This record gives sequence, structure tokens and C-alpha cells, in this order.
Amino acid sequence: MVVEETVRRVTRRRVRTRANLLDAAFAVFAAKGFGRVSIEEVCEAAGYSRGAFYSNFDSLDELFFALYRQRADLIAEQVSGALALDGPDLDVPAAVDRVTEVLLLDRDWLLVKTDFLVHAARDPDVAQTLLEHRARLRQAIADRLARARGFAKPPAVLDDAEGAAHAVVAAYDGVTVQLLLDKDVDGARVWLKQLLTALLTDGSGTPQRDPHQ
Amino acid sequence: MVVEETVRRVTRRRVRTRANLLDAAFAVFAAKGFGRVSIEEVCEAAGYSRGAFYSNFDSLDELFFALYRQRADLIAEQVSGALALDGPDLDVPAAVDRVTEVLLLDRDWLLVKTDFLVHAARDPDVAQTLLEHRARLRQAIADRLARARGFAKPPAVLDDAEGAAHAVVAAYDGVTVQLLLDKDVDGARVWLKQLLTALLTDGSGTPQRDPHQ
DNA sequence: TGTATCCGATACACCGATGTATCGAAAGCG
DNA sequence: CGCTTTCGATACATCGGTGTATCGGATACA
Repeated sequence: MVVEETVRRVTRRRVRTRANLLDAAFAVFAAKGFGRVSIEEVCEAAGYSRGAFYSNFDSLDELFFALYRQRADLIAEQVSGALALDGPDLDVPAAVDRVTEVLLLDRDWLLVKTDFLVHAARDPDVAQTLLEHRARLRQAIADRLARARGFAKPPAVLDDAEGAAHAVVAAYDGVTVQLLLDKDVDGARVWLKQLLTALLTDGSGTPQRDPHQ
Repeated sequence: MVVEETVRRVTRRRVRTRANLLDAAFAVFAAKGFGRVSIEEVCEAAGYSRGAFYSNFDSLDELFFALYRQRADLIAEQVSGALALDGPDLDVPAAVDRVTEVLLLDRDWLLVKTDFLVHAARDPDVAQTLLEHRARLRQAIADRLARARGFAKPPAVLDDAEGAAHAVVAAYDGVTVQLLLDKDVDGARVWLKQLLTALLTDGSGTPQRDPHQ
């Protein structure tokens, strides 16, 4: 879409329809997968006709992209919030709990996110966006971690905050896959907490209080 | 496809075309993603017409499924091989190296595998297959690990071979995601090795056979 | 080598989805 | 309140992919 020369007379109904389309798209994508969804389906789910769609987006891809940005930014915000919660001294297990809760909130988002990953894996531009988003997340984690080092040394190669944050993201992605398959959200959260704890604290030592199982 | 009553007069050309279709499908799926591939494209890539396709498969889904099984079994075999290589006493770092090499052999397979994951995430039956395959892999790792415990205690929650194997798979999945995005196969291998080493051996100690610390 | 069977190419009918062009209605602005 | 601009519904032309039916050449087996 080329930049408009005449300024759009603003709008208001438009933003609502756009938002509705995005919400409907989220539901439909989560249910059927991006690859199996048609423009018509999205419109129907949102209660509009295709005219509304083409008035707001150029293609399904564009909508998908917009949807991803919207939700991803939201999540990033929540994670930052969860990390910032306690004071200058970080309570690792508590932070792990909070972040885990946010990251594995609902499976639908993971479904859409994975579809997007598949998309990004084949389109360098999209990949760039996703990588930047991940980098922001990692940075936030690394920063928080750096401020809190001292009461638990992490294992071997992960001794700098950068590496540790990287490992956190990897663990998140790994657990995501498992969750997508077995649908056990609670199990995934427990498992992610354990993994993060193992990664972020000295191996043998119990981090703070012992989480059994 | 229902079981045939009349025994097929066996075949030979048939197996070849089937194999060709599968190979072509692998290439096309890897390049464009399952969701964006048509039956015709696969046929064209394989040098057949759609008649050949419908003679061998009922749908793209069925072909995709068959393709996954074929390749996944192959990988599983290779991993088993890599694990079985050295004697009764396991050299952890060496095994990690070998397994890493096999698991991150080519990005195309990871692309297809991820497409399949997306598929499985929405179809319980497919998910079941994938879960079983993963379980077999985990089991192989756990068995090998169990035989080798003693000269290096793994961290905290991963103290049973089951848990450790689970963590290995999670790490693999996590690194896969990163690789899909940045396309740096070598980097991914290095990173996976580090992660596995951190997970499977005591944090600070050199992994090899160093019982102190 | 003959022949019964199988395999895969070709042709056809058939959607379903796409994108565009047009128009009535809604909403902002005076 | 009237006028102008924008939004979104409807209708239409089109295209690509699907699945089926048919047929000739290939292949196994005697």
C-alpha cells in the first residue's frame, strides 16, 4: 500500500472493524492454522463481508503480520511487567514463577506464534521482525538477571547474563513444543519452572525453597 | 484407504514413483511450507502428473504424514546409532557431539518437522504419532544416560534419567527454533552442545570424567 | 513372448477462493 | 441539519486447484 497523499478524514468505525477482524483472525488462526484459513472465513467469523477486509488489509499475510505484532507486543509488555515487579534485588524463583505464568498463558497464542515462526522461517523479512522481538525479550531478561547475580551462580557456559537469557528463551521454546503436543498447560508450566531453575541456579543447590516434583 | 480384498499384483515401478513423490514433496515442502503447496506442485517437481499422485495417495495430508514417518524413522535410527557408538561407559561430551551433529544435520528437515508440528498441534491423532516418536527418542536417550551415571551428577530436578532426557529434547526443540530464524546451522550446533553440556553435567565442572566439584 | 493386470497421463467438470468495481449507507465536519 | 468523504456490502469475472473417469502404454508372470 503506497503512502496516501490526501490525508484520510480520520475514522472511528474503521478502527473498530479492524480490531474485530484481528480478533476474529486470532480465533480462526488458532483453531485451524494459518495455512488452512481463507479470507472469507475470517470475515465470516468477524461478522463482515470481504469488502471490509480488502478495505483494511491487502492480503491475509498482511493481516497475519499485523496480528502477530499486536499480540507479541502485548506479551512483551506483560513479561517486562513480571520482571520489574520486585525490587532491585531479584528473587529468582518468584520471578521465574511470574514469567512462566505469563509466557504459558494460553495455548492459542502459542499456536499462532508457531504458525508465524513457520512463516518467518521462509521469509527473511518476517524472520527479521521475529528475531528483533526475541532480542528485545532476551535483553529484558538479561538486564534483570545481570542486576541480580550473586546469590546463585549459574552453570558453566551460561555465566554471562546474555547466555543465560538465551538459554531461558530456548527453554521456553522447547517447552512450548511439548505443550503444543500434549495440551497440558499446567504440566508445561511446572516443567518450564524446573528447567529455568536448573538453568539459572547452581545445579545441586536448591535455589530458594525446594519445589518438589 | 480401506484394506484391499484382492491382493495387489505387487509392483515395482510403483515403489519408485512413490519414493520419487516423497522426495519431491520433501523438497517442495521445505521450500514453500506445507500450507502453501499444492498437489500439482509436488507432481511437477517429481516429474509426474496428478494421476500418479492420486494413484499413490488420497490427499496431500496423507503424503505429508507418510513423508514425516519416513524421515523421522531415519533420524531416530541415526540417533540410536550415535548413542550406541562407544562402549558401556559413556563419554558424555563425545556423545553430545555426535548426537548434536545428527539432530541438526539439515535445516530443511527442521522446516518440514515444524510444519508437521503445527499440523499435529491441531489433530489429536497426528499429535499422538508425534508424541510416540518423541517418546521413543527420549527413551533411547534416557537408557543411554542411565547406563552412564556416576561420574557427573546433573543439576537439581533432572536427577533421573527420564528428566534429563526430557530436558535434552526440550533443548533440542529450543535451539531448533533459533536455527529456523537465523539459519546459522553451525552456531546452532555449538549452542546446542553448550546447552546439553550445561544440562547434563554439573554446572561448573568440566564434563568429561571429573568427579570433583 | 503373450496376456492379464496395473500404473500413470490426459481430459473434463466443478467448486471455492480471490480481487475488483460499483453503490448505498454511515459518520465526520461545517 | 446538510454535505462530503469514507466504509463496507454486493455482484461479477476469473483463476487455480481438486477429484474423477477414461484410456494407452508399461510391467509382471506364465
